Amino acid sequence: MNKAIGILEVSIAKALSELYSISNAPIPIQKTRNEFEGDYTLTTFAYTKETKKKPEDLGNEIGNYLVKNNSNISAFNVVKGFLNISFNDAYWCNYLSAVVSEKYTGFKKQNSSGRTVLLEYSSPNTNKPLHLGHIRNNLLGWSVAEILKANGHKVIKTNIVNDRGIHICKSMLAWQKWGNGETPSSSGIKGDHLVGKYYVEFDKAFKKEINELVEKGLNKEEAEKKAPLIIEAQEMLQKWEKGDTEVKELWKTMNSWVYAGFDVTYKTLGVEFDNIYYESETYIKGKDIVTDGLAKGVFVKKEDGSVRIDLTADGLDEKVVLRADGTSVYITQDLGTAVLRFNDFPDLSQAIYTVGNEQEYHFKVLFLILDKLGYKWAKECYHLSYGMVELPEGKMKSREGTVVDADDLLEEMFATSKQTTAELGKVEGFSDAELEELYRTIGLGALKYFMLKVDPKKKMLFNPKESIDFNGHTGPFIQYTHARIKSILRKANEQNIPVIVSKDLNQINSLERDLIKFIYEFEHTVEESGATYSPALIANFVYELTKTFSRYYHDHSILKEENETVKQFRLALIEQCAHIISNGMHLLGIKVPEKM
RNA sequence: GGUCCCGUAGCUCAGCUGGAUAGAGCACAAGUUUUCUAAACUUGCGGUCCUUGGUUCGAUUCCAAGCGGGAUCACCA
Repeated sequence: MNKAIGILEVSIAKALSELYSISNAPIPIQKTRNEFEGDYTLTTFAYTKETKKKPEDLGNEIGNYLVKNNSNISAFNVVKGFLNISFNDAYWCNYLSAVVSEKYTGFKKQNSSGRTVLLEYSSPNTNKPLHLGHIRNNLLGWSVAEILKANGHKVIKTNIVNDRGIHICKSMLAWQKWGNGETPSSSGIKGDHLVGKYYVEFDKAFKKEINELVEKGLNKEEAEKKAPLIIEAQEMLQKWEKGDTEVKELWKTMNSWVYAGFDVTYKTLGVEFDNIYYESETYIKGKDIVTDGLAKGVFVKKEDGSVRIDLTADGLDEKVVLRADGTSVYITQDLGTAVLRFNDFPDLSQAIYTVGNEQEYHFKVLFLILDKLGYKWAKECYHLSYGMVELPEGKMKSREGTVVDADDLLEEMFATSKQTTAELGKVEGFSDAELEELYRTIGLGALKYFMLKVDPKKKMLFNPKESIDFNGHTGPFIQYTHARIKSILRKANEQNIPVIVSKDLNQINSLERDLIKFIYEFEHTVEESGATYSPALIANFVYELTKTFSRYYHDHSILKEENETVKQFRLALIEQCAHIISNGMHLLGIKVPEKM
């Protein structure tokens, strides 16, 4: 809740009541647009009917009332039906003065909301390395988790590793057939990439078989079911579910390669998990639930042996929850995982699934089935759905090799940041280790900001031919601005200049006023981004603040200001700006350097 | 075909529960540095907010239809 708006609402309500005997009318307040004088604007059109007055007259009358009756309000102006209201400088200075020593302005106290939220993100398959789509998922999940924490919730970051299923068997089978015992250490290939290589090889051979069958006269659908390779993979899956030692051993070995690879990528990306679930463990629970559901009559067993649920009455379709051969499908595992989680964390207020929007139907079905099974918490499950990352030629297809590999992209970002930094030549006095860290910070800053500034719900475009920018509306620009502020603060500290807002200060300029308002509004943006699960709101807010600061920096000197009171105030102001930038970027998982 | 999402400047994106002359960045053109870091700042160029209706004092925003693009409706995950 924005306090200034609250104050205004109360005063305006009184004005309406005293001047026109209007009560309970809506009070539409918005921020005053930049080109007009004022902080907040009331639109007065809505009151013309009841009062039979012109909007301009209403504006003037209400404005006069406010200035007379509210000591925080110093001025107003009226443009047509818009009453632009200004709070006085003292109001804004008092605000800054109140938060001057705070480091986490706008954040709620840790765990103060009493809510515990489990947030799942990443959710990789162990048959291929991570790509750009996973990067969006990881960054989004991490960021939303941090935003929810800043809103006072307790957050459990979790990962569900899809480590079993037919797709894993494909990689395993291909390796068995054509691998010649190749391992990450023998080949020097990162484990997840090595396994991914065999997944691609399976697919190539599989497609070849399909084509051969089609030439022999089968239609494509039949061919896809009858190709020897897929039948072999299915047999392997059955063996796996029966606990065949040889298959399990191979599975364990190959998965361990993948995990070692993922760990490297996660570490580079800077994401972590509080706990990790494996579907190889949760699918059994899923099968139990299907058995229970059968007994309860929620599910039905068909003649062919498959278990299904009819959701047509809910506008959905019939859904298989267990295959005819008794093996589990995707949703079986998800049922098991969900129940396990709420068993493991009985005080969960909410479970959030960070998964792409192509699975919206799946989650609709999943949550509905959980509800029908009688789990009260089913309505607390939320699908944090985000748009796909697309290339200029369309969707990325891992089987067609058109994916942007996560590791490659990260390396590219680091190389670019190194090159750019070298060209600008401002890193005198940095040690090699500091330089290395700076390159990573800036490269990651560019990538993360690029991905998080876009509304998560929308699909986003990535053009590999155009490298991610380091100028303009970008992470590095924000990082750079932070470094500039820190540089001034270091110098002020060396000169022992106090950082305080004096009561003697009687005037601030309009950019200073704007900056204080940014600090003031950060809290609201944190709440809003938490309520809408949108890091983009934070990203765009921080950019606007940074841009305003840059103009201020350009137009007004801080350390050369002659008036000591003003200088100290300015230091206090920019220190808070640095905090907001730093904290805002933290919510995006982006570090900000002290120097760059 | 059913359901859902999207359509804003040449490109990538903002635009909060309906409000003023629709904003940024990139690209393009021009300018700013003996002054706290030029990864910056300033100016210019650039728009049928997909189309047509409707609701409203007021619609990029809400509703309907149409056009265009995408996702999904698997015993894949």
